Amino acid sequence: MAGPTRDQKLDTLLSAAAKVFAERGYHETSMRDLARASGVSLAGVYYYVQSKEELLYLIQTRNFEAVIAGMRVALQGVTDPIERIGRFIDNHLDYFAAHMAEMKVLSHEAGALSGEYLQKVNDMKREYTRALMDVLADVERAHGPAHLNRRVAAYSLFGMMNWIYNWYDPLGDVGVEMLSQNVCHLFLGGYVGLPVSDAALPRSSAG
Amino acid sequence: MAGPTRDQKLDTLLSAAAKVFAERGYHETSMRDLARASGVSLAGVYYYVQSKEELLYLIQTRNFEAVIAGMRVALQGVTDPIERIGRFIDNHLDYFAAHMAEMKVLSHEAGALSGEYLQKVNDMKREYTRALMDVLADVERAHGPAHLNRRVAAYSLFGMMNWIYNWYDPLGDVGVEMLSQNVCHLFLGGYVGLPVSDAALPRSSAG
DNA sequence: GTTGGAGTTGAACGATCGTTCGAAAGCGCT
DNA sequence: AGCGCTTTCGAACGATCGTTCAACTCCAAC
Repeated sequence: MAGPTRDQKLDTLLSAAAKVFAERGYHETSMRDLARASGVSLAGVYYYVQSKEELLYLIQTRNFEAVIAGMRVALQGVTDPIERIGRFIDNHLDYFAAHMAEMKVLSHEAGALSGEYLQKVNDMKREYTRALMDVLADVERAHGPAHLNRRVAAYSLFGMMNWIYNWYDPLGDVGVEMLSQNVCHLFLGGYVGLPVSDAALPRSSAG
Repeated sequence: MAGPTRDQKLDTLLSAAAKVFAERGYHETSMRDLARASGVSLAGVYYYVQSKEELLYLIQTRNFEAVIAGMRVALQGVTDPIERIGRFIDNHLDYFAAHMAEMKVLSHEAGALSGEYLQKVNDMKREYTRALMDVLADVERAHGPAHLNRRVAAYSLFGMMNWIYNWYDPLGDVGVEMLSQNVCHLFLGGYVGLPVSDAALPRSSAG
């Protein structure tokens, strides 16, 4: 019957903050808005967090870590490069659709951090980008060199996937599976230059 | 030997504002920052503009209007649906690369407007999106129904194109022509499902 | 040389911002 | 009841925000 622990209260705070940041934007949102939305007093927020910027930092890193960890698991043991890409896309979009507010904050408020906070998030970004570029290199090894610049292809894919906070409604008539399938088709069809059979797409084995 | 006209000074102001907004973000930028960057006093800014929000609005609409106008010209008289898409992409990326600051402000500060300002920009967005969707419908009429949701395809393309302010350097080793070619290949290869010959791409006739 | 409008400014307005701090409240323990 | 530690809060801090305004300069028109 114990009340919520300190970490649980911090999670609640971060979740409420992500929602408000996603709706109103980081800089438009005042700590007073945030206190109101999370049900604690203005000063109470500072018991759990050192600053407004740390709040944003925690939202970004915690969710980015989850995306990267999920990606590692999703790629583990998968050798076919095409399916590796499918899994990469699938993991990214699944997490995105399930945590729209947090991922919008991660995608859209990238420039709001500074100093050490910014550096750490940028490190994760570099790591994640590198992972995708490596998979793309695998694809080229297996299917011959693409007629596309690898960097442009990688960032185009990130663009497709990270832009969805601008238009996608997880509760609308386009389900997450369909979204992921479509992005896979779109990217793979364009990158490897040949139609991709449905059987090669990850959804068939991802339950 | 006449000095700059009122409109020219407004243009200079808007240009300076776009640069600062792109670098620091709209809400992080104070009117004092802006005055400093544009070389007039704080109060002087208000002689040309009614409010900070109008400043943002003017940047967004003027450039969006230019993109849409350019698109109309680029598509005029072109009947082949594949080439129409190529022209659409080409026009978008050309303008984007040539006006990175302004287009970053347009893409990234979409939610910073409100009221009538927001409504007018959203109207333009709807119009532009509709134009792309129409071209996609043309493609499907000519090449058979795509195995992709048209809305997902359209927004994925916008994602690819509008995301470039996060990574693309027009002065880097990837030229605008290469960028445009790559995005064309990536999208068309994935959308119509067959490799696109270079001859069908717009660059060959766009000088 | 005077008028009048366009352009520009320094100084100030009230509002709101992120953050701090001392005090009070809750609570397990003796 | 009384202690010590965590948690919460009202009130206030200085700073900065967008905006306003009266006053000033400049220059063409008369």
